[in-house]
Amino acid sequence: MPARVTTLKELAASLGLSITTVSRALAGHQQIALKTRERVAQAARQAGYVANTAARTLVSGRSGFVGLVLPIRGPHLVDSFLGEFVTGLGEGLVAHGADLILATAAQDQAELAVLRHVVESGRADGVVITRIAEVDERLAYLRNRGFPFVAHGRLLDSDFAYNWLDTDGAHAFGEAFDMLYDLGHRHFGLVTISEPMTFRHLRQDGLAAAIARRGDPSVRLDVATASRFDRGARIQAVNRLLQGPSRPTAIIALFDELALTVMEEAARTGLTVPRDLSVIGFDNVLASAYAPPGLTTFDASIRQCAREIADMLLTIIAEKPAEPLTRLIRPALVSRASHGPAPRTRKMTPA
Amino acid sequence: MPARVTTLKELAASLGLSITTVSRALAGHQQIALKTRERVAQAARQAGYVANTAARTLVSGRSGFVGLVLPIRGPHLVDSFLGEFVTGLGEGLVAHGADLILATAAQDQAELAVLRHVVESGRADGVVITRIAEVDERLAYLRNRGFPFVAHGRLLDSDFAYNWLDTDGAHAFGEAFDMLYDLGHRHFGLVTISEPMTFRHLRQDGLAAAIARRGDPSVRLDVATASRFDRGARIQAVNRLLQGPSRPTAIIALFDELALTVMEEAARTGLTVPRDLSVIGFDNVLASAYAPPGLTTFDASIRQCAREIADMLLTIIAEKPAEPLTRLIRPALVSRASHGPAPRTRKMTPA
DNA sequence: AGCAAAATTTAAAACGTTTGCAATTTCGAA
DNA sequence: TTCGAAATTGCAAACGTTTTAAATTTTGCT
Repeated sequence: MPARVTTLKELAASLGLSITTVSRALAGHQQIALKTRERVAQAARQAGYVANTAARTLVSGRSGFVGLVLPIRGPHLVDSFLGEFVTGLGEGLVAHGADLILATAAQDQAELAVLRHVVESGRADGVVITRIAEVDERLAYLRNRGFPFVAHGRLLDSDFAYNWLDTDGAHAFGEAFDMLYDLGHRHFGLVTISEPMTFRHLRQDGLAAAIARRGDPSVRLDVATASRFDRGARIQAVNRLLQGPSRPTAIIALFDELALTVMEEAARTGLTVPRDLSVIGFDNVLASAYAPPGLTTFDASIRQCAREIADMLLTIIAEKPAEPLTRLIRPALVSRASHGPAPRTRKMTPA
Repeated sequence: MPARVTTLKELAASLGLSITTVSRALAGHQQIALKTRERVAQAARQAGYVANTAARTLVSGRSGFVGLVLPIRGPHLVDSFLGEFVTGLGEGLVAHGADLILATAAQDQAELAVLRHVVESGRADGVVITRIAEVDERLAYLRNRGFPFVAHGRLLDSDFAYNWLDTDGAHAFGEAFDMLYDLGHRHFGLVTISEPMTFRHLRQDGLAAAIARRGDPSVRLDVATASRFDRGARIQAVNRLLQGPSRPTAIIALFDELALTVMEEAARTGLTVPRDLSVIGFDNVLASAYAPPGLTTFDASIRQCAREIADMLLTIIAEKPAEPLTRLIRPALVSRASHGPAPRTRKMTPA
């Protein structure tokens, strides 16, 4: 078994070369004789030498890490978003030899403070931020700081440009409306959340725009709002829609979790999906395939998006492009069995 | 807006103190006058000073990171394991100010090589390894290297002790058998995988032990095996169990994904769960709650386990306990609607 | 053989922090 | 006052690497 070589100094000594030469040889500099480069590479491989990250980072100013702040959420992690996102980032990063660092923000701790810490400590060369809020201090901070970042999601309007990748929720919601309209639906319901996330507005606006495009005054839209994290309130909101004197024939939910609640409540109150009610979600979470009769939804392909975000960020770090990079991904309709033609006769909700 | 203070040197200069004093003051050393400590803390806070991680790591030998190697899996990430695991680790780490680094192993790249790189580069003070294989070179490497680690899962037998946390799959499978036996089932099916993971043996052995404990010769167990990653083969294996001349009245699946396949295939071939067939899974993935009629399974509470793993690892790093830490978590039965009394009359499979 | 240019190697500084040891200041008692 | 001890602060080395600038060796020509 080979002697444990931990440092460049030891490796250099064992080769009878200077630290400088070994360092350069390993980095593949042309100025080092080919024969020497090979000899060094061979010795390093055999000794299992790996350069110390801290030392390299300290002198080069590059850590080779990309940061992601992980907000601790409630006890029920109901989707695979994080897993897919992280996997996608990993895939994107590994191609360039970069790694991911995940800094956790404790529940009471502002996410901004953790982000700041990651940036100021030099742990990462760039960061990814997700779940963009209407007024997002992270964006302002990173922008002021001039620190490389890519946002997953967008601001509604901003007086500055930045790098982002977003799924085109507006387009998806327009598509959902058009499809349902063509199936004869005229009375729509929208289940949405009260949290100030921008994706909510983007999707709602896309729906409103699609409605406006039709110019059909008989189209009606009822909106029910609840907190994202309060399951009880969500169920209540859904039932406000379902139990009114006149009930929508089609409900579009801001995301699958809400759509699944709609389907559960519909079933509980004796409605059959899609005969009595069409439901469309967004995200294509795993459960949407299993929840009967199968939820029609949009696939945002989180993993693929994350991979592209990683690519974008590495490009930004390496090349500092003058123009910001932006990318709008059109989500794909996943047509399952939760939507269908509008019912002919308006049935009242069963008592 | 305060001048940007990036280094200790600048902060010290602005305070008229030496670097040493400021460093010690920030570290809270008693030998520095309280008044000075307060003055320094105030200035640091106001300037937003954060110590450079690379420099600190280099000199102290501690990075404050815990590593996890992320194997890239197939295109379909069907569960929320990674997300929950990472969230749990984050929760456990944040309490001690540690962060997580995720190193991705490209598909063709051996996970061991990536692990080695993480360890040898000094990026992490300890690592977590998951999905323990029957013969696991990672364990041997870390052990030889004397590097702090915690395994999520166990070897079947080993000639050395190490730190691990595992869910007691053997107990769960015994419990599942006992419950089904008491419901009158005598003919069992087991759907398992061909991959050499230890958890497979632990669970199967638990089942075998429970069967042996009953000492009832009328108990019969059919086993179907398929690759974890080949959906077609999995479906075939399930159907071998379902379509035989005499079919089990209860099927236990190694994990939920297989159990869901059983339920799908049962429904497809006209069997009603749980009237004709009881099905029990393991993991309690999200979809198991939605897949009709609701899968009875065991909840391994990945998130909680991960949090404990983080705690264990930080303890190991800080205190280097002489005895290895081990922890066996008993998974909780999640009783849904996929199991019931054994059918009275043996129905043949419908043609 | 001798010399300039090219090729190859090296010494030393720098990155920003922690820390052993020494220097300085403060303070109470003689 | 003055002295010694205690309290407080500072110098300088060290961590392991990259990189600038300079030194050394080799090569090609005459």
